[in-house]
Amino acid sequence: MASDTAQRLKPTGMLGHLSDAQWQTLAPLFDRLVDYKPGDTISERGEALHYSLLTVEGIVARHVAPPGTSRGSFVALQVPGDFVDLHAFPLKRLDHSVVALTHARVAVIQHDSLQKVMDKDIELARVLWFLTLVDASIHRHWAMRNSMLRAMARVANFFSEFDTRMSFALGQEQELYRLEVTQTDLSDACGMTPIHVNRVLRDLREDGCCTFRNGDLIIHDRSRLRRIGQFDTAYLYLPGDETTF
Amino acid sequence: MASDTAQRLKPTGMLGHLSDAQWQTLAPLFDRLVDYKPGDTISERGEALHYSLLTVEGIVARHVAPPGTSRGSFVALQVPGDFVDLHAFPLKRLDHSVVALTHARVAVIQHDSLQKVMDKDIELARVLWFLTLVDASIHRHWAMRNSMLRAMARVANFFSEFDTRMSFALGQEQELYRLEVTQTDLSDACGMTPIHVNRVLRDLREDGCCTFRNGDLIIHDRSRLRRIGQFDTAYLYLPGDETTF
DNA sequence: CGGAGCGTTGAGCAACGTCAAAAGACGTGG
DNA sequence: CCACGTCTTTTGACGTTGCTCAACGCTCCG
Repeated sequence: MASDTAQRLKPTGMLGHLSDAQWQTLAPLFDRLVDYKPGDTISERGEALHYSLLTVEGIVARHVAPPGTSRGSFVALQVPGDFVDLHAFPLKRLDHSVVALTHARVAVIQHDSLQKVMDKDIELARVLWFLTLVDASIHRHWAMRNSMLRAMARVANFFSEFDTRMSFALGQEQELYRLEVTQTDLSDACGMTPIHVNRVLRDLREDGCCTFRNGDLIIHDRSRLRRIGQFDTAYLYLPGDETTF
Repeated sequence: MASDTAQRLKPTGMLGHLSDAQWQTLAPLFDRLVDYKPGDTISERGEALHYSLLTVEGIVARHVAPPGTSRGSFVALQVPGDFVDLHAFPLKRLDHSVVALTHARVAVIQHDSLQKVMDKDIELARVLWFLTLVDASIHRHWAMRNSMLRAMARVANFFSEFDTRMSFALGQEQELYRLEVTQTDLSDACGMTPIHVNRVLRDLREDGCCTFRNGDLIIHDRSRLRRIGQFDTAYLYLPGDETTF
């Protein structure tokens, strides 16, 4: 099964930070693929994990809840080519839960496989470390976004990030993305109420820059969307984008 | 100078995640101490860095600004015993600036020193990786805080984090902390206007849980402060606190 | 003495949250 | 097939939070 899995994996998106040789080293170590349905919990806050996951298809989210409350806040999205839970390799226990937002397929790699390959290939270890720190950079951006931007800019910025990361993962910009989440999910990501998200979506639609409906995100005017969201890609550390700072 | 520097360094705070042996390995590699004044920029967004820093005294902050704007948002605080810019080791260029919020002393370690020691000591490398991921966990918490909590809870949560991390770095809980920042700095950390911060500070004072004045944070009622801020320490991954999840 | 930066307070307003209601989408069981 | 419940979206009315603008006092420092 391992070789079969390896053959089906493509080094898309952020995996572009690995050299071909590094990918050839890493890919065979994934020992299976697992599918999840929208809403499935992939790993629960506090669980001890002995494996990490690579997003192959679909969208996976990290979710943090304050102690008492039932509802929490999405703090990151992972698109195809992103590791999720690679944090779990050094941390062992995660402070957040991981859920599938859409139908999602992930590849599983055991921590002892990772351990072995990283002992031998220090450069690969460093790239993996790098990838977890890009996540940290994105977290910083989310903190900034939800602190500094008003509702409309917030949602526009969120959509711009999604557009940029997904188009990169898919190899080209799309006019339409499947983003099978509810408006309530969006509200948990952007730190606002579902009702207000609904109104902001209407405003964005009437502004003619994008439409979100039935889990479809349609980009009508990308540059306008980015301008409204004050969006800049530098913090994403996209492969081949070394000049952005 | 190196050995002199090493002798003056103590493995306080989060450095408790290193074993004694690991600290003995790492400490001699810091080649100098540098002092900063409040407001000094320690490293600028986009600079290529060939060294990383360890906070020895004072408080250092990470700052993110959206593309067009002049004012930005603080996205993290580092207290004594925290690495700052260790992210720069894998990332090379940082998406954010680092500034001294107070008088601060940092120890400098060259990336090639780090590289060499990590090549030899894979366990140490992993602890350093771990420490950067604790930063990521804290970023997630900041994103959650500024998304889910109302103004008073936000500030209370912020103060609770500061109290917890500083008391850990200092070895015991204090009644008074020096936090030589302006209300405007607080507003940049909590995603609100300085005016509103001012009012919230008054409310917290009148509530009898804490006083912030002239850069002094006085904790009157720690448990009340934490309750108002819905604060829980798990996300900080404090050494010796493995049971929290 | 004058200016600059910070803290404090008030008045008014815009943004956003809360509550409530209703309609559409969807699956389930009868 | 229909009836029903549940979830989501949408809209309206209303209340509150938090922002804007403005003024003034304070302290520090030249």
